[in-house]
Amino acid sequence: MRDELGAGALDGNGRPVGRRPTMVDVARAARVGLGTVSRVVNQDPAVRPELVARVNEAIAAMGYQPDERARQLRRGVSGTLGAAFRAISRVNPVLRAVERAARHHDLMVLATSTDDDEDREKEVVLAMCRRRFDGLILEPTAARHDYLLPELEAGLAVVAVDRPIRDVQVDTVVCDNMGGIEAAFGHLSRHGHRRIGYIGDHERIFTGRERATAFRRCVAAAGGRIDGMVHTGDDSDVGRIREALTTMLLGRWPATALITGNANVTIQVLGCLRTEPQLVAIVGFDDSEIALLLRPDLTVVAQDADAIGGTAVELLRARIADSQLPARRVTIPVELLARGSAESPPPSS
Amino acid sequence: MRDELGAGALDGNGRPVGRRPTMVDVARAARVGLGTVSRVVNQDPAVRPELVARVNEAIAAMGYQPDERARQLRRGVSGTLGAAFRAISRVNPVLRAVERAARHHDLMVLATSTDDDEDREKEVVLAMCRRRFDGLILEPTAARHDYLLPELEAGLAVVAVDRPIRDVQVDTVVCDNMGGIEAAFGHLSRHGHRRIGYIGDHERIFTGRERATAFRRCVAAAGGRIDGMVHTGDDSDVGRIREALTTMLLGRWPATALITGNANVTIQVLGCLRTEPQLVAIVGFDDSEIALLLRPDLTVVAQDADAIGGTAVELLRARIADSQLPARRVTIPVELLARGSAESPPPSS
DNA sequence: CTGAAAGCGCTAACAG
DNA sequence: CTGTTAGCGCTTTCAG
Repeated sequence: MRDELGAGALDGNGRPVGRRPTMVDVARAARVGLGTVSRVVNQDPAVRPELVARVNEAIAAMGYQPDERARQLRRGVSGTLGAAFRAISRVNPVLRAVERAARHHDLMVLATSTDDDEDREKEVVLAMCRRRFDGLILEPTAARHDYLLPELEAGLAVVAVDRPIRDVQVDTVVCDNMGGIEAAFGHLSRHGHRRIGYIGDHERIFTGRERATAFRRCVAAAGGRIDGMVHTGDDSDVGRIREALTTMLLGRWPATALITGNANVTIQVLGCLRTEPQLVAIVGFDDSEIALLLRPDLTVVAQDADAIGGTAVELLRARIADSQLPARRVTIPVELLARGSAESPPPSS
Repeated sequence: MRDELGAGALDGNGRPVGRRPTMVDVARAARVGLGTVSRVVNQDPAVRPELVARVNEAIAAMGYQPDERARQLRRGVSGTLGAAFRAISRVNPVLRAVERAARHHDLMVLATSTDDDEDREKEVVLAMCRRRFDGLILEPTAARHDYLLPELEAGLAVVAVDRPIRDVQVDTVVCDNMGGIEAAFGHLSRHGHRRIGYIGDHERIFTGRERATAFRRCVAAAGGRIDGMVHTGDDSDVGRIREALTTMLLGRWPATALITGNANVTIQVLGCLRTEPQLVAIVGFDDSEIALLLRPDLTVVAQDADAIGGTAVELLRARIADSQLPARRVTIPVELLARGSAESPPPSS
């Protein structure tokens, strides 16, 4: 009888029915020892070519795929990075860059959304920890990250992107928010604007706060030469943005130029303004497809997503290699792309 | 000496230094057996409350997180779904819906991009198989999917979304491409258009082919009453789209209305047309944020992404529960949203 | 109700 | 060069 060794029912290829083939099944089918199969799977050159062929044939015939969990359990590393972002499945060039960079190093990136929710962030991050991912790329939402402490101590590599983590020391890569606002402000100023409005995201969010603060600083630095007005809040609340626009453009204080604090705000603003596209000069923070859809094209402060994502992966790799490294913080420069929406002088000048 | 049992160096909380705490460490710290810790972790009610408390204290003190890989290895299921889409980190309401639906069932979704590349698709799908995910949501790219066969036989649940898989029987959920084109065509026809152009994606891609075919069928069904012109190809090749537009709008055959075959094409077309926005009536396939940015608002054929994603997860759950189920194919209806860009009669009528 | 022990599928160290 | 064996960290019998 065939299954005298307790292998159970086998089909024509020696493949067990009703259960996934294991390395033992492959070994039996190829008439070699378990260790030999393992060596073949792991490309160990010290196996006789003839046996390599026999094993590979058996593997192909059975459609064997090694169980990565068991392998990881034994080897200690997972070769997997987790990406926990506010929202995957929205335009996210940083995540895109992370995937590409990781691929060059044969690291698998598995991504999930935090929905900008503290509890969910903790949930998904810990789920990734329980799966023993080697490193995490995190766009942090939560205010508190002490739940990461034991994981970091156990050797987990973490890099925060876009926003820093305040209460725990981890590697960080952010874009130059201040520099971007300064560039936008200077650009508008050089084109003759003296009343500039800023509409941005919530100031409880890091980037929203940074950019609003930078804007106020610019106004202050202009020493009365330029007037500024700031409006921050939910970047998907159209009503609030429409209101802000009305105040800034139609009130007693008509701004001649506008800086929009992120891609969402920009979209909302352009949506509100679409009946009067030329009413005001605009610089948008963040580049996007829609920037080239309007007339004139939108002048933007563009982040270098490739650099952000690439740096994040590099920081992670360095830390996986040596968990004792001091935490680094990298700021990626932004670039102002003048395209037409902010290069005309104000009407009255 | 403390480490007479070979536990190695321990810190104040009984936490091992330089290595992650295991269940054995927790058991030792809580002065209970290994099995008891496991039962507590798995909420087994048959543990004395006093011990439960002691174990949970130890767990909290050490920051213990169970190793999900070992647990899965033993239990046989992973509670994890894989999502392999053309491009996560682009707007992808289906993936968004998948994440939400899965969350309601305590399933973790881990996502990755295939970049619309056959080899990469196979690579990431098999990587997920080796991690023994319970099910896969796949937006298929590859023409051949026979590499899935052994996995399906081994009990892997797979659902194809957006495009079907041709050579392997799996559950499928697609939107009503034909119905959408018919709706758009009928809409334009009812508004008096007699020369309608269609610009779409490559016809080697399923949706591109379906929609182009449906358009041709509509033209044929109109029995000479309506003229149609079709142009398909790379949906991110601006040059090609500009050329198609020129031919259709400025040639000897000036179309009065246009159907754009997907969101990308729509964006490109609108970009080309932004100097002459009102030149032609437009219905776009796929809704998006930019639809509300132009003047007038864009009339679209909208997919029901929530239904698509939700159905995908349900099909997967059903199949995970019973791998013998016959393969099902679900078509989700689309909806035409008339917003203004396609409701004016042609100039000459 | 609790502890001990077997084993999930694999790798690596060890004999041969 | 190859086969055997001891775990990786956990769940789940099975005795007590």
